[in-house]
Amino acid sequence: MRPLFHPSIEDVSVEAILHALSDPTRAAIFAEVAGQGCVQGCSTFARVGDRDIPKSSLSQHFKVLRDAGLIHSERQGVEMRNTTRCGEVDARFPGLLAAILNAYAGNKDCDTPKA
Amino acid sequence: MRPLFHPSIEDVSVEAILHALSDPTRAAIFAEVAGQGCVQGCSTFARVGDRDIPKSSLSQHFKVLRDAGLIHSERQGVEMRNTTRCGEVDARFPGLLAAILNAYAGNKDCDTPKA
DNA sequence: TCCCATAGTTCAGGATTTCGGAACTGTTGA
DNA sequence: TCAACAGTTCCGAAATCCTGAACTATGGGA
Repeated sequence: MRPLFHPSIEDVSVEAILHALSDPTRAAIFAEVAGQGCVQGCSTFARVGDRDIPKSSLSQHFKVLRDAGLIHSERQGVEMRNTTRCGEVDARFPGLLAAILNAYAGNKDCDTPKA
Repeated sequence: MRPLFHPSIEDVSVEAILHALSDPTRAAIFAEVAGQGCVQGCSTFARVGDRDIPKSSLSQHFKVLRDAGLIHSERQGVEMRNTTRCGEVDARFPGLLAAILNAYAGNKDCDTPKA
């Protein structure tokens, strides 16, 4: 198991972010992480929306979000702690995440530390 | 050649928009249409950025943008007139397009009629 | 009216990406 | 040391993307 990769914020691209969030499942996961501020693990998401997602797919979805620079994952004992990188991303692309989350949900907001 | 399909604004989804704009080529095309207010035809875009795009691909890209509800295409004699649907989309998903175009370009703006 | 040139669409195939079950790694607790 | 659980990786099947070739639509001569 190779160590989890997190891109530096300068390497984060708009297209990767849009691609990551263009999948409703991933958008739901991200919205959940953004809403909670922090979400534990893949098994939390065995069911997203009305579908059961196998954990291999879930793992891939988390990887896409991670590679896009949207979340940070770190091992917390036996499970994974996921936090958003909204602060960094918002500094680089102001208003982008808020607009997307808002468009998806109508009212969910990104927990930008400075907002 | 079946008539061009344009979804009604209520059927436009966030994921389709994000997917359409998650491709840099399509984003460039859309930014161009949004910037000009109106763009003529596929051959205008034989070259996007640093790549030559075959016109079949271009046609597909325009179709994706059209199906996502981002542009309106209508035949103008022998060629195609493309206009953005920024106004409608912005009314439905406030700030979304502006944030995305801004993130891509840093300064390009969407020509929302009411803005 | 017929033919050609141009703009764009559709089709078909190969290349690429995504999905998900099975096997694996890593950690905790007994 | 072993069992249980969280999550990752592998790999084959399914879906999607790319693009050259063939096709359709329109306009302008002759």
